[in-house]
Amino acid sequence: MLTKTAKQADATREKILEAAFHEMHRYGFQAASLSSILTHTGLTKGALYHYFPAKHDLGLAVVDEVIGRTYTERVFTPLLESKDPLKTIREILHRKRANPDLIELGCPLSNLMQEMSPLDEQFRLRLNTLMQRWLDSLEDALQRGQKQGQVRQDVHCAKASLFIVSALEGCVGIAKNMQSAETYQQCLDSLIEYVSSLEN
Amino acid sequence: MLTKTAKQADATREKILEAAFHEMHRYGFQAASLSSILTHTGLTKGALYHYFPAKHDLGLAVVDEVIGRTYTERVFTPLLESKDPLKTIREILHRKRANPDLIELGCPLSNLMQEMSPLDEQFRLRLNTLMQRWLDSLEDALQRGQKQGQVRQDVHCAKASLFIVSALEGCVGIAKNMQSAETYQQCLDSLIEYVSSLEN
DNA sequence: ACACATCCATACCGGTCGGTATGTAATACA
DNA sequence: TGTATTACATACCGACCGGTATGGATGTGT
Repeated sequence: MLTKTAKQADATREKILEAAFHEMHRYGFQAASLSSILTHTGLTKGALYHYFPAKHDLGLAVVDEVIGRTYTERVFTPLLESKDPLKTIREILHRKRANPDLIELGCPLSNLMQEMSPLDEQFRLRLNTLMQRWLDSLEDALQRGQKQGQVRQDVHCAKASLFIVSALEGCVGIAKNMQSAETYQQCLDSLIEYVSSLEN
Repeated sequence: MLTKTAKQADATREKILEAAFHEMHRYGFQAASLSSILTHTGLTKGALYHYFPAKHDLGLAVVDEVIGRTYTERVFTPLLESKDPLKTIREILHRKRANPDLIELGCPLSNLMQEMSPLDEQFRLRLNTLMQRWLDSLEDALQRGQKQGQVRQDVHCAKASLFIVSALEGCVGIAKNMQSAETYQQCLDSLIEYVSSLEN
């Protein structure tokens, strides 16, 4: 049974995860400081190592729980459940265009992929799972769009999905370096045009 | 006058830069260990701090000299001097396709951009300069292609350049995470198709 | 009420980090 | 040929890192 205390403990764990996410988002996993994370939570190492056996596990938990959950809510589920897939894809892109908050620190998923994939196979596999779910849900949406006649029949849905995600990650990365919302939006516009070129 | 000794000293500096580049390429700048760099060169801290006042300066020098020089040779100059710009763009992309060596560690420029841009303004500016030179040389090539009638007149060259570089960086990044040469090549094929769509 | 597990704080440890101070050959210069 | 400078090597430092051992407060199950 979930007592009030159990909820409290769960909240502590979430607080650590959230702070760790922000620290990792800004500094990356390797440079993320446990002390800094704990300072931001008001907790101490006793709490941290009660919930996570090592920094490595904390990092993986951030990937699975914080990042994974967000993507599931905002991307995977909308794509998979959409009745109008092409519209949903456009909506996601337009929402990104209107919310250029990723420009400062970049995409958390992409950042971790770039940093950790060559260094740690466990990280790479977890991140890759998320990436694969992203690609799959996009491909699924495009294929359903094809069956509905919205998407051109000659479109290679898996290949197109891969290109869309790649271009999107590239947009965010470049805009982050340039610190330019205009660049970000201009780049996204090109991507939106590409998506439109898939339309029937 | 450049004596034999001066050349020797210059070689030492280059050796440090080269080792630092490889260390940074794999681990990023923050996690790059000076001790590790020096071990690979056979030198000691005395040598390092004789040529570079701090790790930070070493990092900037790697950006300017190692990475910048490589891009100038392999990308900027070919693009700017090409008589057949569209062909040169395709050649660069096909060369990347045929040489999937970036899959393991990713693009050095992009990696550093993702890591350092939010953390250090000096890094960001230097990296941004390289990125801007890349975009400019691509735009210049596309514009010359337009004047020659190879590229469609309605193409917005700056915007297209931005999209090409973004998609390219995205391709490398995703392929690195997936550790898949096929993914890399499939993604590049989509980009090559996009470039072809700019053709008249 | 008593034993026990949960939850978290405190204090501490070895190791690695970037950086510095000093010494010393070799070379350039006069 | 004497002197100053260059080009490194060696030894060492404080700071911060991730991780551990211990203890106490608070609940939980009986």
